[in-house]
Amino acid sequence: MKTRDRILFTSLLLFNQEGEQNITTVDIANEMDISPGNLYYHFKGKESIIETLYTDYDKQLTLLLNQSMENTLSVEDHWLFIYVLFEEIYKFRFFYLNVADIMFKYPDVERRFRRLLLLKIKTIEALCKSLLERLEVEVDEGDIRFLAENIVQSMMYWFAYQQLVRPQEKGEDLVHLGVYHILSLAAPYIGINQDQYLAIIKKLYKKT
Amino acid sequence: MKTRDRILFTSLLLFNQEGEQNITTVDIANEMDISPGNLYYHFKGKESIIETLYTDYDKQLTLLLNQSMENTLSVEDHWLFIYVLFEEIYKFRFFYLNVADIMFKYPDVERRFRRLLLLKIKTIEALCKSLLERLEVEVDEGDIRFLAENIVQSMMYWFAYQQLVRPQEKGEDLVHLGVYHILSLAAPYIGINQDQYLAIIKKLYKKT
DNA sequence: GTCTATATTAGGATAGAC
DNA sequence: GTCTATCCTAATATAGAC
Repeated sequence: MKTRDRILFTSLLLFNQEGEQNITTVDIANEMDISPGNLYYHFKGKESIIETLYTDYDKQLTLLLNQSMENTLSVEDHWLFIYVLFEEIYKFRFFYLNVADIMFKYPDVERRFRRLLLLKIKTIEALCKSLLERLEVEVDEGDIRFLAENIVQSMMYWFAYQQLVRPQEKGEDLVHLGVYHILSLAAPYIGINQDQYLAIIKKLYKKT
Repeated sequence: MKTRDRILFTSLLLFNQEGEQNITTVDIANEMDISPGNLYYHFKGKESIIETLYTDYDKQLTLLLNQSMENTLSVEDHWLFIYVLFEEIYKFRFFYLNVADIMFKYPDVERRFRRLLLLKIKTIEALCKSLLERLEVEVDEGDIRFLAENIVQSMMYWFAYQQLVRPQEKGEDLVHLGVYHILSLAAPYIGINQDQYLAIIKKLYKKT
């Protein structure tokens, strides 16, 4: 692994663990056993590292969102899509642990993050619609829009909130819990008795 | 107004406007047209200001939460309570715009914030239960717990999220939108439609 | 590419005069 | 209580040797 890539890898790791504002360029260099000077040979500075990481994230997520729009999904695939989306967010969770601060410090990231957020809302809205159609449930347009934005908002702050109320819980489990949470949000619209796996998910939610 | 109180007032104003991490002790002093040295005469430092502000917030919110537990509320008062709760959070919104960072930097605030969060969940759960009883709707215990935690989570990040998707929107309106959002979360359980909760909102406007 | 050494700056904080 | 002047520290960043 080239030094440049190791810097990105280590930065992401530390940012996710400790929060972006608590990690300095020196911390990153120390963790990798290289000199700060070396780090500055590869990147102009911390801002440049953050922007490179964001570009990776944006690219991956945009691809994922657009894919889901193009294909017709089975009922199960809707669930899978949410799962993959959560995992992607988890990988880059440091952006979500202090959104306001990151947006303030890196205006270029802010611009692109906003754009991605609108795409997310649009995609989730389409997803909800297609799911309800498949299940042959009639729901008002306004309710769908509300549900979609509610899902996006919940996803956005999921890890920040869980870190506060369940600090001991490990990442994998938080992703699972997150998916259950989203399905529970949709449950009252779908009608709980209609689908058996929703009942299973609900049981799992109570269990945890 | 005494200097000490002006410091608290100005700090809260600036923190809410710009975010806690973007405001220095010198910024606060400049805004008030006093010297930084003077500020340090009244407070040991920034941490001490934050903790005093948090104490105010904690006291007011705890009082509010406990009041609602003691009294039997009318259906309308349930919504009024949510409204007042939102307003209180709005007043001290800077704690919520970068929760993770504040908790990291001020461990004493973290401890108390966690305690308050649990009390909030407990109270909202009781509130949901009492509302559903009054409306004579039968809902599963697990669903109530889910709804309550969902409401608390939505409230918690409401202003952070709105700042991102609707940056131009003004405070007053965001509070109203927030209450509307919570009503919508409860709607599928309560079994009311949009027209009905719009009517509730209208009544609330008049009352406040 | 990588190191060591050092410069720069900003934020937090104190001492002592008034 | 308030001011001016100053210090300390941590984080960012650069220069120049190897």
